[in-house]
Amino acid sequence: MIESKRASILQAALELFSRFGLHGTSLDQVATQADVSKTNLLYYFGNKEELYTNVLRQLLEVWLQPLQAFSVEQDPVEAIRDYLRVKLELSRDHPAESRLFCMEIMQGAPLLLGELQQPLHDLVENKVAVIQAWIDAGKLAPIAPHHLIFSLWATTQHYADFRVQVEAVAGKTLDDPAFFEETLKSLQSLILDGVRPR
Amino acid sequence: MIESKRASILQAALELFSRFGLHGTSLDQVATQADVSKTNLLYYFGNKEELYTNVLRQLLEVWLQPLQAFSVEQDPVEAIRDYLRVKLELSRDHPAESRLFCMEIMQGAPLLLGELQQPLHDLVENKVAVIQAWIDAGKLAPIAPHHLIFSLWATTQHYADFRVQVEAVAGKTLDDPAFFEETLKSLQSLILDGVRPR
DNA sequence: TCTGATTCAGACCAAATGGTCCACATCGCA
DNA sequence: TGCGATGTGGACCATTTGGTCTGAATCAGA
Repeated sequence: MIESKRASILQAALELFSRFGLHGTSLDQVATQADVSKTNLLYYFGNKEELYTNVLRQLLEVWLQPLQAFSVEQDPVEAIRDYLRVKLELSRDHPAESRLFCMEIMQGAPLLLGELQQPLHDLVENKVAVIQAWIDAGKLAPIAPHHLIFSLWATTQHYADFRVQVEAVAGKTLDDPAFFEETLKSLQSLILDGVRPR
Repeated sequence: MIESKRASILQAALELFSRFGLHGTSLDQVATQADVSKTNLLYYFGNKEELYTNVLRQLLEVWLQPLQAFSVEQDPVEAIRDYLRVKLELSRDHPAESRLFCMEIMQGAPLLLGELQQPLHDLVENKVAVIQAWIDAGKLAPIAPHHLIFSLWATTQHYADFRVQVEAVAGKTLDDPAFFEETLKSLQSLILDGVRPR
């Protein structure tokens, strides 16, 4: 019961923060959406910033998970294919997380940078090494590993963060199963083979 | 004189809005940064929202320009190469615009969608046709044009919007000329030829 | 120089909002 | 049953902040 209350507050906060930002969301709104009183909210989370950082921390767990999967033993083509699918599923199923993460990073990650920088750097360095090993083994075209990772992130998260633009332009969102598959195939084909005709 | 004052207010507003969002920025801050009094600011822009929309409108002009360049007569490989360079230069030279645009879209573009939707849709449809013509002519691998456009946007803007993450991971930003060139080459190679070895 | 419009600043106001206080309920347990 | 710890909410407070009001400087033209 108490855990579900904390959880519902966090969920409400995630939704609202990701849409209107930290300063664009009032505790009253969060409390209302979570169906608790503001006082009660402040009982669980001492102040607004604490609520916000809790939302962020919970988000991070989900967020950096998929990249862990990369390992040298895998076939890189398969690994990239899978990674794109998983990230695109995240964009479809957890758009609020994606938006809030984007917002936080864009604002300089004032509350996140401290605890994000080191583990993120380490994780990425690790995966950069994996990608480099694939390249050295001739299993992947020579490309700067960092930029491949950035491109994987950017292209998939775009469909969550720029959802309204995607919808305005393409008329569809990832919630449409056909559009999801079309998007996935397109990204896989683009990242793996590019657009230059062979 | 008066125009320069308006301009300096808009510039200050752009910087602050893009970092802290609409609600995270006070008129006092904008006035201070622009070196005018708050009253004076409100003399030029009737209220906060009007200031914000003016910033957005000014931004849009810069933002959708590059895509105009695409035309059937061009060689697609060159067109894509050039487009990536221009967009990456925008990310380097106008990161505030990039961030604010991103923020506005993420929040559902409440103030922009109305006047953005139609022209954006038309522009993109136009360019989708160009890309499709390239494909039909065998000058480009078959790919869903929308997704190519999204990928071009996403990958280049990533370096502006996720600048602190890029810096945390790669240790450099686009301001470093060598890193800029490395990034550009990587994106060009990725989009054009993919990562699967030939 | 006079005059009216434009440009600017300081004081002020009202609403929103983060956060506190206190009083009351509820529940596990001696 | 009694009692402290855990929850819960209504009233309230202090600060921030968007915006107004009043009045003064400045400037252009007669």
